[in-house]
Amino acid sequence: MMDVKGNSNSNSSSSTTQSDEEMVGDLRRGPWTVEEDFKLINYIATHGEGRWNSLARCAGLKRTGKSCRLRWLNYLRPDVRRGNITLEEQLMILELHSRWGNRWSKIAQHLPGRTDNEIKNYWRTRVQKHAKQLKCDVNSKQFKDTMRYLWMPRLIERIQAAATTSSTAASASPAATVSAVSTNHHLINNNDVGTGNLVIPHGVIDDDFRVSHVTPSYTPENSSTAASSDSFAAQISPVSDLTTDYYHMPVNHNPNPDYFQAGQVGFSESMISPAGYFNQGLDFQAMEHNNNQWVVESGDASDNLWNPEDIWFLQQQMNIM
DNA sequence: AAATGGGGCAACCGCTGCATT
DNA sequence: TAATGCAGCGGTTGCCCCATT
Repeated sequence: MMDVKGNSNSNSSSSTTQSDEEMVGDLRRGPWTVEEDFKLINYIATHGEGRWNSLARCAGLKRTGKSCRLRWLNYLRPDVRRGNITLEEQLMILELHSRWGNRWSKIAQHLPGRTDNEIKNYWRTRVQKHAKQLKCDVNSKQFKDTMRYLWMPRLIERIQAAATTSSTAASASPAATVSAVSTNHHLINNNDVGTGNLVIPHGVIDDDFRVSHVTPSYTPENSSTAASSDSFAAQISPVSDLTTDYYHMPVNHNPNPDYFQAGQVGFSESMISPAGYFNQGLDFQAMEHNNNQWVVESGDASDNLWNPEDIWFLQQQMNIM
């Protein structure tokens, strides 16, 4: 069994040194051995999961029920999806986290095969890292706005680019794909994840994953209004056909008042102007000094959230203040 | 080549809510 | 109704690997 980092069963290395693993009373703790994994898998294959405490006893595992449950759900379960978080999944996580906060299990329910632990780790290691680089709190409004107006459109563009290059045979634009899926009323299903289809729009989705809110389009009228978050949003991502499509979707049809709180009112009422935004939140001098770091430290390609275009834009915002 | 620091991931801990008795 | 046990969730920790010095 290989983990994400390519280790041969991340914990099995300890299986040869079982004698020095930690024992608390009659219970074992720490990394699972291959034998333990087999015991758990075999037992669940025969008897099913659930009733974890008795399962642990009956399976002959010197583990707590909680430990067995965790091992099964996060690692051994056959439908656990391993490997890098895809762009679509990143977008999904950002979107859902903006709605629900640290409700990892709830978010995980909409990412088939991904565990809450994995999503939580992703958030802590990737997203929080970028917040740290921006010198702002991950829960701050500035960072949330940055995610919504810069990071997510960027992800959409990259998904679009990937889809365009990989699906020329289908001759369907990503926007068309999204549109088709959206009208299907269920944007997310197992088949969509990881297929390259864009399954999440730049908007807020309701519990049935309908498109329930989109950012209004950028117009000359609102462009002159410094306090317009919409104009900011549109400027951020000026080259995105996909986002343009979303922005032109007319109105919010979601009857759920909570939705408006989170996705619309919150931004339009409290969004500060781009100038104020940058004044208050982001240390762009620090960013400028670390331009190379932004790219280099971001790791693999799927983690490069900021490119020179973005940074150029952000610096322009600084200049017009 | 060795030391060191950071990143990433798996696992544990503590708390909460629910079901059962 | 209170007590108890269990499942699940989110936060945190510890360890391993890798890149850098």
